[in-house]
Amino acid sequence: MSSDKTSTESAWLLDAERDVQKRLGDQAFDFRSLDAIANIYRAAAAIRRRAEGEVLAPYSLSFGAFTILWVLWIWDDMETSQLAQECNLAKGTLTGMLNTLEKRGLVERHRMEFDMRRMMVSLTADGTATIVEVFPKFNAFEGEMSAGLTAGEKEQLADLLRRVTKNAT
Amino acid sequence: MSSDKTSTESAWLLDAERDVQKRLGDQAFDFRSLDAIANIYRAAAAIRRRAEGEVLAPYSLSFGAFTILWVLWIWDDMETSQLAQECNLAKGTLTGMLNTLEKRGLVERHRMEFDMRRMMVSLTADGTATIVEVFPKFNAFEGEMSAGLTAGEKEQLADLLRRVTKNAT
DNA sequence: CGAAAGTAGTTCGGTACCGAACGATTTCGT
DNA sequence: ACGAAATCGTTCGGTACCGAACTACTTTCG
Repeated sequence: MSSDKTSTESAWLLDAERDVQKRLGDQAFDFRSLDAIANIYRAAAAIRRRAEGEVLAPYSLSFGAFTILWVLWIWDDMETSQLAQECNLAKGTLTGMLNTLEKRGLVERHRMEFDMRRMMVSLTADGTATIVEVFPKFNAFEGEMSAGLTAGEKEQLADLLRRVTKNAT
Repeated sequence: MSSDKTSTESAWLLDAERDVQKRLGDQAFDFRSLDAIANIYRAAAAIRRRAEGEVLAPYSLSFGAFTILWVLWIWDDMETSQLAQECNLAKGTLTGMLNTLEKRGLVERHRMEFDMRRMMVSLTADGTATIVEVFPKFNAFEGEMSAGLTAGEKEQLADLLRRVTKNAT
């Protein structure tokens, strides 16, 4: 199926597979899964670094901070716990990041009257202006990162990743 | 092609797409790329958390530390700079992690005689024993994370991700 | 040969991120 | 109705991670 890689790539892969098998002796080992899962992390790290360095740095936004703004922009406002989940962050982490975003005047927090434990987070006007300006650049960047993939391949990639994420959650 | 998702998933996706487009007004926006790229990060974060919590925690290894041991195991020994690249780490980060691994007696560093700037890193006997014990569990975990994907889909996933990574590097 | 440029690794300052323990608030069980 | 259990956000201690400045060594070339 997808074995039409460049010769160097497939050679490297076979080498690696053979090397690993050598270390493992006769123990069974699932190379397909390793290759799939390991590459997720590789791609994520590379994308994150590039995004922070090229797209987000001019706005002094970390990848996580950008995600927070983005989610709030789409959903108008959101409770902290839900926001943490949506942004893939531990709630303790989110507290700190919201503090810095709040200090910078990009988001605001309001306790909910009918339940004083809960906190509603929303964008300020500045926050909205920021994400409106940054998002198109970020989206263009996402296009660059997936350049060379057809629309169908992008859908397939997203679909496969969603299934993996479901397994992992 | 891969539009055979569950009704809830595709509904959510369409919702999100419509919402985003609403914010953007008439500005162009590349939803396919966003969906593909965003899911990479989601999957990576979920996998990393699960791996650290379930597989690595008993051995007090972080995801990065595990990767270092793994790479050294496969390649016998390696220079610091090469190792950093292979593990997706900044070289400054690697220094710190090697310090802790060295303190724990899992790796050792040796300057190279013919070039005293360079440093060769390798596993100790303890380090080898550790990775030999941990890797099969980790590999099984990778199998769980990619459960439900056929061998062909795993290859396809790895292939698509490699192409993205190439764009990002 | 010897100064300048290059290269490998470390140090340093700062943020991100996690998980566990905590305090405040609401809900539930009887 | 009121103490116990659940829930929400914050705090806290610790690691991971980055990029930029720095140190030590090597190579280059005038």
